Amino acid sequence: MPEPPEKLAATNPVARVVVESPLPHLDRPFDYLVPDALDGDAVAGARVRVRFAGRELHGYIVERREDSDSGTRLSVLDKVVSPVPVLTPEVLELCRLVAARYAGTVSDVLRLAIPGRVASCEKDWTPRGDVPDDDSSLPENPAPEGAWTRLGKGAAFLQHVRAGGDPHAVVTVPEGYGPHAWPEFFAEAAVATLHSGRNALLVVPDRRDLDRLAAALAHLVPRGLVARLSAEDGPSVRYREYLRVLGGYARVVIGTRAASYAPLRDLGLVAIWDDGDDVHAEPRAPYPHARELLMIRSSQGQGAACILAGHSRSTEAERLVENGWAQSVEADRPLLRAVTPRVVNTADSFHQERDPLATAARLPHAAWQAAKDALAHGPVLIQVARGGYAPTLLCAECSNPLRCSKCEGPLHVPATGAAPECRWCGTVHRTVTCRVCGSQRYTVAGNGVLRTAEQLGRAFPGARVVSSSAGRVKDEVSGAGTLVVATLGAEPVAPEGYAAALLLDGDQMLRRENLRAAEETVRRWFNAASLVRPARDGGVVMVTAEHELAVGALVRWDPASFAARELAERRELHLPPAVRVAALTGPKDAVENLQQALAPLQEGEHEVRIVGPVPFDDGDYRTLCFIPFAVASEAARLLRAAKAAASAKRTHAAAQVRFDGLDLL
DNA sequence: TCAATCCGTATC
DNA sequence: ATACGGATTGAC
Repeated sequence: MPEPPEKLAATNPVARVVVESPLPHLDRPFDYLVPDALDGDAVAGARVRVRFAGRELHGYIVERREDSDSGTRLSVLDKVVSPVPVLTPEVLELCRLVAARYAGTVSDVLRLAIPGRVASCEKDWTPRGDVPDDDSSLPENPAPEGAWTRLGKGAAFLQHVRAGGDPHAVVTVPEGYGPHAWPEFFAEAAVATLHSGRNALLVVPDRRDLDRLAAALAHLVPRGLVARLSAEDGPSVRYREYLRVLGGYARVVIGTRAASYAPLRDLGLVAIWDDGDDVHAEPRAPYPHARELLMIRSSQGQGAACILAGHSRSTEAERLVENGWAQSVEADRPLLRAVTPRVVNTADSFHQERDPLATAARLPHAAWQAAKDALAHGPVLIQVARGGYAPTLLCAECSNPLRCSKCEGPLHVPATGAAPECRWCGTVHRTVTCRVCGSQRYTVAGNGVLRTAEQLGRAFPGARVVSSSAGRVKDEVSGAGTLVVATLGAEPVAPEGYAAALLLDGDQMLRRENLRAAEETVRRWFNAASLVRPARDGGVVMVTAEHELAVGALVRWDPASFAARELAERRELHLPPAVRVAALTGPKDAVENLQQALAPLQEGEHEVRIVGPVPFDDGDYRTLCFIPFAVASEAARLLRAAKAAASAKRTHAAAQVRFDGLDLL
C-alpha cells in the first residue's frame, strides 16, 4: 500500500524510536519518517506514538538522523505525544546497561525509569539553560565539626568529593538520631558535591527516611535546588519533580529506588542509605536493585563518587570493600565507645526468676527490668517481629508459642480445617497442651503487634504505650515513660534518643529459611540500636537471641566483621553475593531451554553451577544458576539471546529470568 | 486457474 | 501480539 505523499522534515527526516513492546526479540530501535509538521516536536527524548506491526504503540525518539539503514520501507511517525525530552541520552544508556545486566529488555527498564506523563505539569516547562549557579550561600564543607570529620577517613573522603573526585565508600554510620545521624552525612556529602560544581543523587528506602533527609538538607541547601522523587507523593508531584530535574533546576535529587533513574546531569555523587534493605530491589521485571543502578551511574560519563551507607553492612557492600572497589569509612573504637549504647544478651536469663506479667509478654526478666528502669529516664523501644514471622498459634493463657509435639514445627489453623496443624509435618492436633502452663486453650496471633503491644503494656503498669507498625507507622516519639512497640523497620525516631531498646523475637527472625536471615536480623538490630543513647548516658540494648555470631556482632558493635564472616561463608558455599544467581521460572521445557543456553559456561575456570529444574508452584518449574562474576555479563547476554530466540520462534511458552533475587533463596 | 487457508517470519 | 508473503490445497 503506497504511503500518502507527505512532506518530510527537511533535515534529519528519520527518527530512531524505541517502542514499548514486551517482546524480547523486538528490543531494539526502529526507524520512522518524520513529517514536516512534526519536525519541531520530534526531538530526541520525546514520547511518541507509532504504528508497529499493526498496533499503535508508545515509544521514545532516541535519535534524529539523516537516513536509515533498515533496508525496508519506513512508516511515518504518527504523533508526538509530547515534545518534552523525557528520555535523556545518559538515562537511555543507563537503561541499556541495566537491561543487559539483568537479561531484561530496555523497554521494561524504561517503564521503571520514566514516570507517567501528567500533561498539566508540562504547561510552561522550559529547560533552565546555562545560568551560572550561586554557590555563595552553601556552608563551609567539610565542616570541622561536621558528621564526616568524626569518622576515620571521613573528612578525606569528603574532601576528595569536593575536589571533583569520584571515590567509592562503604560508610558505617554509628548514630541513628541527633546531630550526627546519617541524614547529616548525606546532606554534607551533597554540599561537598555542589562545591565541586556537580550534582548529587541520594536514594533511601522509604518515605520516612526521605522526610528525615529532606529536613537535614533544608539546613544546608537552598530549597529550590532539591528535588524529591517518590512514587508515594503521587503521579503529578512525581512528574513535576522529574521535570524540575530534567530542566536543570534541581541539583540534589533525593528519593526512593525509582529516583535512581533521575535525569540529573553532571553527576558527582550517588549515595544509597541502608543498601541491605530489600525495598531497594524493584519488584517488577527485570528486578534491578537500586544499589546496582547507582553503581552503574557512578561509572557512567566522567565518573561519580559513590556511597553505600548503613548502620550495618550488607554482604554486597563487604564484597566491594574486599575487592577494592570501595574503601571502608567507619568509626574508630573511641568514637564507638562514646556514642553507642551498652548491649546485653538476655537469652540466658529467660528461665531464671520469672515475673508473671513479663512471662505473659514473653519477656526475659533482665530485659523487663532494664526497660522498667529506663522508662524513668526516657522513651523505651521494643522491637518485635512482624506478624508474618511470628508463630501463628499461641497459648491463650500465657502466650507461649505452641509447637508440634512430634517435630517441634510451628502450628497453625488451616483455612479449611478447625483443628491446629503442623506446618512442617502436617500432623493434625485435636488437642494442644501448653508446655509452660498446661492450658489447652489457644489463640491465633493474627494481628501480632497490637496484641503484643497490649500485653507488653500490661507488663509495664503506668507506661504510655505507643505502637508503630506497617500502615500505622509513627515517625517520632519522645518523653520518659513512653513505651514504643514497633515492628521491624517501623521504629520511630526519638529526638533525645531511646533510654533503652529491647530486641525481641530475634530467634524467630534468625530461624527463617532464607539465605539472608542472619544478615537481615543483624541489620534490623543495628537500625534499632543506633536509635538508643550512648552507654555513658545510660543507654542500653537488650537482645534476646541464641545466634552467637549475630548477637556478638551487636554486643561488640562490629557490623563489618559480621558481614565479612557471612561473606566468607557464602564464598565457601558459592552462594550470592559471592556469585550472582539467575532464577529461571516457567513451564518445564521453557526453563530447560533457557538453562541450555548457559551450557558454554558450564566448563572452564569460572563454571556456572546449575540447580534444577525442580517443581516450583502453579505447575511451574525453577532452575537456579549460580554464576561467577567473571562470566556474569556473558551469562546475562546468553540468557537474553535465548529468551529473544524463544519468543521469536514461539517454540516455548515464556520463561522468566530473574537475576539476584535473593529473597528467593 | 483462482481463492481460501496454512505456516513462517518480520515487525521501522 | 499482528500482518504480510509465499506455499499448499481444494473446487471450478
